[in-house]
Amino acid sequence: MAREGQVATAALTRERVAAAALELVDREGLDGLSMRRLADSLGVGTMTLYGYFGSKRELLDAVVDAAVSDRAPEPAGDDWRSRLRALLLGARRNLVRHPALVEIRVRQPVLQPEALRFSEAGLRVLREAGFDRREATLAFRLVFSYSFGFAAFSPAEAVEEDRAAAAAAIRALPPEEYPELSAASAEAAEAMGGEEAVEYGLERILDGLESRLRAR
Amino acid sequence: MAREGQVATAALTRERVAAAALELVDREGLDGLSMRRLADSLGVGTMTLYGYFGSKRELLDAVVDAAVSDRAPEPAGDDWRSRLRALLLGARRNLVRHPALVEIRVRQPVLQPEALRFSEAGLRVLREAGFDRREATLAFRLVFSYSFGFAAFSPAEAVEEDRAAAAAAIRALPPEEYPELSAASAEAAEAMGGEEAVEYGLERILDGLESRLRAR
DNA sequence: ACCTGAACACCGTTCAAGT
DNA sequence: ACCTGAACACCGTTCAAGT
Repeated sequence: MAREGQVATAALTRERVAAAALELVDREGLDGLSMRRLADSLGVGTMTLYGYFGSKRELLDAVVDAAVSDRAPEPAGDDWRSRLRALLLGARRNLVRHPALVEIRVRQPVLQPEALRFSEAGLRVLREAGFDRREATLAFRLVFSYSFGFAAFSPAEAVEEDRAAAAAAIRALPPEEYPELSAASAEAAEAMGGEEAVEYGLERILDGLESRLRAR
Repeated sequence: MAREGQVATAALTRERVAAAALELVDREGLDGLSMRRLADSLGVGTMTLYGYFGSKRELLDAVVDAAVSDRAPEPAGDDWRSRLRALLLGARRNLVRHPALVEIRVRQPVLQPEALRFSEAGLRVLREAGFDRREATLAFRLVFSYSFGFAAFSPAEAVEEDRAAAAAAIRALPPEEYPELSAASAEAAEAMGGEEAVEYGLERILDGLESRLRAR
């Protein structure tokens, strides 16, 4: 029963706190999120947050949920390749928009219902494609690991500054010991975007899965 | 010119500090590594460490180097599939032995020469397999993202405790909304090991890459 | 009953004082 | 010149006191 007119201090809820935390994390990175700073940004005392979340870990779970739930609905109708592709590229867009998500998920496995919808959708597509339950699970772990791994580790992604550092590190290598990297670095000048690279790998994976289906 | 006989306080070096940090991190996780605790374990004052490393970040780079340099030499001779497989499974063994590595690499891109040997080796195999430089780079990003992503994110890996938590979370889902996950969870009772799962995915990726080569 | 300041046990790093 | 304790500006969370 929130009182209206109290604009400045609209009643807090778990959702409102999580949304503020997500915004903070998007703006300043995971390290920028502390219970103190979050409480400040909401105009409450630090310990007030513990009325909504038992611990920072629990808050981070809610941040993942908040980030995940603004996803577009999965497209239906097309063949399994298109649907799996759309699902994975949709997840990728989310990870790119909220870069702290991968960092949170490395530190703590996320098992919130909202986040598991992604697994459910992926498994369904693979089952409908013709994989049995066991192999669908294996195949899902493959595409999941790839998508999240690319977002988390793909070099020369992220900020311009990081890309420059990577290029400098490679230029500093002795070319006779690192011939391929040294040569590739020149090549990389023609800026290989993350999108092109992630889609190349995804198509190879889909090819590999498709040939498994044909072999049945 | 280290004095002999001073066993208890053998002269510190960057390598010795990094080795102690790796041991600490293996034993207690990345959160267990603080400059204070590391200094204590070495019997020196905290600030002494800053004589060897300019910052904790720099120390973590050295930890990655220390963990990476105990890798087995890459096998030569066989066909490209076997060599790439051996390289990736070798990297995986390293990531499993030192679970903090992925966490470090998510927080800070690693560009140490020792760590880049892995990229160099991977690119070489792909080039020899017949990919041009541009596509070899794309293919390497695929296998790299998958290997590291699997180590970092593959659910139900890690500790027994985590696996139990995952199983419980899935059992708690409403089966009518999550039919595939609910059914798969029963299946998962026949404990799907990380090794089997990682190799399944790797073979699909290798299949996908091989069919690209054949299409040329 | 709800909210929260003070306090505790930690951090990484700067700075200045010790030898 | 080298080493390092004290201090600063932070953490997450407990506990007890405020309303």
